[in-house]
This record gives sequence, C-alpha cells and structure tokens, in this order.
Amino acid sequence: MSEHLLTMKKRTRQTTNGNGQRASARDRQASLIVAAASLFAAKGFNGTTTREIAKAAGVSEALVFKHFPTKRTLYAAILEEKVTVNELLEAVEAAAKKHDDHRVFTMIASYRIRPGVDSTLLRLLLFSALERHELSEMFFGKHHKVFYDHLAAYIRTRIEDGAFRPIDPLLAARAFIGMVVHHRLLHEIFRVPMHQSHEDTVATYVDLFLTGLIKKPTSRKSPGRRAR
Amino acid sequence: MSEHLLTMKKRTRQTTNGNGQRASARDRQASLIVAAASLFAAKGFNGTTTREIAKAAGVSEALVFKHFPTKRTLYAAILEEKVTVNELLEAVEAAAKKHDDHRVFTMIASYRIRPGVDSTLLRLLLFSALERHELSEMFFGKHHKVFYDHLAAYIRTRIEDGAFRPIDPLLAARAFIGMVVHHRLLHEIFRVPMHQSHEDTVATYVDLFLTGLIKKPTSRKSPGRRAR
DNA sequence: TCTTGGTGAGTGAGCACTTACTTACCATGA
DNA sequence: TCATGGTAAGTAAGTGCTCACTCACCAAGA
Repeated sequence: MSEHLLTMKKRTRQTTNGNGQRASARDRQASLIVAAASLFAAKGFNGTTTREIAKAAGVSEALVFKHFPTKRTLYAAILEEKVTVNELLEAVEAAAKKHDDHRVFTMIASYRIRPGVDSTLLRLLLFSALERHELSEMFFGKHHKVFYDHLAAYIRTRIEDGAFRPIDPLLAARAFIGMVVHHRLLHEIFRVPMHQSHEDTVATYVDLFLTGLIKKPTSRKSPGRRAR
Repeated sequence: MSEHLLTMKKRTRQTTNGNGQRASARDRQASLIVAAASLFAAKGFNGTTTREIAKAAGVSEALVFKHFPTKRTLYAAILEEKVTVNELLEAVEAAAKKHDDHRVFTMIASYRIRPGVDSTLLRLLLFSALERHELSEMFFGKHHKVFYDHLAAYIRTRIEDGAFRPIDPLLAARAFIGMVVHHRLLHEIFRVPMHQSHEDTVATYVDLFLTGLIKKPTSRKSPGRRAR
C-alpha cells in the first residue's frame, strides 16, 4: 500500500527525453556530447557546470556521470570527437595538382573564413589551449596543423618550380593562414563588425598574399580578379 | 628601540606582507592587481579563486574584498589598468612621416611578435573575449584597435601617394597584424615550436607583405633586405 | 529475470563573500 | 614629549551556496 503510493509519487518525470523512450548508451552519449560541446565552447571548461549540461541534454545530472566518469572525461570526449580529417584537403589537393595557386589559396581562405561554420570549434580550440587542457595539443595537432603542413608543402613545390619567391614555406603558410584565422578571430571572438563581403575579403587576402609571393608579378595585365 | 623589539615580539604573524609594514591602500591595490593579473591570465576568470589571489599577494582573503567589493571588480580593475596607450605608436608615427614603409611595418611586427613581452596581456585579452566579459570590448578597443586604425590610416595615405596598390586599407592592416598576431598565438598559446629567429620571422613577414602591397615591385634590384 | 537506462536525494569540498574583531599609524592637545 | 583616540589596514573564522560526484533505488525490455 504505502509502497505503491511511494512509487507513484516518485515517478514524476521519468525519461525527460521527449517521451517515454529510453535511448541507447551510444545515442545518449552523442546527445550529451552535442549539448556539452556548445556549452563548453560558450563558457569554457571551468565556466560550465555539469548541471547545465544535464539540463541542456534533458536528463538528470546523475546520468551524465553514468556515461562519463568525470566532467573532464566528457570534455576529452568532445575534443576527440571534434577531430575530423577535413574533406577540404582533398579538394585542395586536386587544385594543387593543377598548380592553380589562386584556387588553392582561395579555397583555404573561403573555408577558414566562412562565418558561423562551426564557430564552436574555434572557441573550443582557444579555450582548451588557454585553459591548458592536456588534450589541447592533440586537438590542435590533428585539426589545424594539417593545414599548415599541407600548405607549406604546396608552397615548397611551387618555389622549386620557380613560380614563388624563395621564402621559408612554413612561415609563408603561417602568414597566410594567420591573415585568415585572425580575421575570423576578430569577427567571431572579438565581435568586430566587418563591412566587407565574404568574397571581397577572401579575394583581397589571396591577392595580397599571392602577388607578394609570386616571383614575377604580372599585376598590370593580370586576369580580372581584383580586390574591390 | 625597545618599542621596536616589543612590537616585533607581539606581532606573531601580522601583515604577512614581508615584514610588519602596513601598506597604503594604493600600494595594496596595485600589488593585488599584479598578483591577480598573472593568475587570471594563466587560468581565466572562472579558473582563479580569490583565495589564490590573496595567497599570491601575501594577504588574507578578507583584505581582497576590502579593496575590491567583488572578484569581478578586481578583474575589471585589471583590464582598465592594463590599457596603456602605447609608446610604440609615437615611434611608428615618426617613421610614418618619412614614408619609411619598411621601418613602419618592421617596428609594428617586432613589437607584436617579440616573445614573452607581456604575454599575460595576450592571454587576458583572449580570456576576456572568450569568457565574454563585459569590459572585453573596451579592453580590445583601447588596446588593439589603435593599431589597426593607425596602420590603416598610414596605408591609405601611401595608396593616395601612389606607392601602394589600391587595396582596402583596413583589410590590409588586418592582414598584416593578423600574420603577426597569429604567429604569437601559435607560439605562446598553442606552444608551437618556432625554428626561425625573431628577426628572420619579422623580416619575412614584412617582405612578404610589402612586396605584395607596393605597386611596382623593384624586387630584382631592390636593396639588400631579403628574408633569410 | 537480469541487464541496463534512468532518477531523486543526497555528500563533502570549495567557492565568493561577511562578520566581528585586532592592530598599526598618526594628528591632536596638554 | 607623550598619552590618546579616531581611522584605516589587517585578520580568523565563519556563512550560505554551488560544485562535481555518489548512492540507493526504479522501470523497461530482451
């Protein structure tokens, strides 16, 4: 009797997940990662509480710890999950084979500069590096270092071709990606308003960089791509 | 004399500040700001506790709150205190008047890239922006925006002179500072090892950028400044 | 029936901030 | 010269609250 009443009372809001369906461990973990990632990206590791994460995922706080033994484990899972080998690199590779400099750099800049796209990734990256999370280096290495290395390799071959001036390829790659990443940083993190269109910006950066890099600039009668 | 001895004896552990001297409110606040700034820069606002700050400054936690009503107030005081109009700008101004492009850009790059120099400032800046501190915009505006605006103004006049190609001056300024700041970011925040010397790096960036920006590059027989 | 997804109600630790009190300094008048 | 009292610098020991994390228990389904 009293037992029944007790159980009835206790079950106030079971499986807050939509309606009475129980999710598999895999799905739950995935949804927890999604919920936590945006919170961690917004407020950092220390600024995010496990309660918030549970609430955002629509489950109890205890369940979070059933799936991830510690808050840190959950964070690590996010960083590892976010590491995706970029499909972009293949597309760039194709352009690189044709020695289409303009296209190679434009593609990279367009990809990196495109607003909004996975802005959580950028924030997570910065937060994890600033907060000196142990996985930060892996995160950076797998997700970003590829770009520098690929681009540097391309620049090196173009120098050997005699198409580019003899400049340290890694420095050059960093310089270009620096311009572009910095632009994103200003826009997305420091909320600096940008008055130029996405395309204009990319075109200007590529033009600025390439005309500097190419050995014998034909700037006078070059094809119509011009900033503004 | 005897009074001194007496006081010495009586004082069991008073004023943990070195030896029994009481600091003025001004000095105490300054020392608290110094202690707190490096902690906030290292671990962010949420990652730093008021206990740690007090310990680092060698005072009791209660005293921190005597001087700053809240932890946030202390943080705000740091951001405001760190805003210093840079002496660099004057030096740059001088070079700018002589239209010494190379010198202008080299000075800015050298200043911004120099390792270790106020690396806490960079970290504070990033943390305050990421953590969306209310004073972050002011902090960025006063401390960094000046650079972009000054450089953009210089580039604009040089375009009007006919010395630079017609490119959006603000974008160009951002591109250059982006290269340099990004380099510092890689080095200081992401701990990427740099194999080039400080001077080589600056020279390469300036060369890369200027040769791209100058209208009619005399790259063949230009003065001996060359990367590497 | 037993594994597994799920919860409510904790737990001690640590947090920002307070309170009640002590001690040093220094200007003033005798 | 020196007692003296007002004030500001300083503290130990809290306060309530929130944090990451736990535990005992429950229900769905193969």
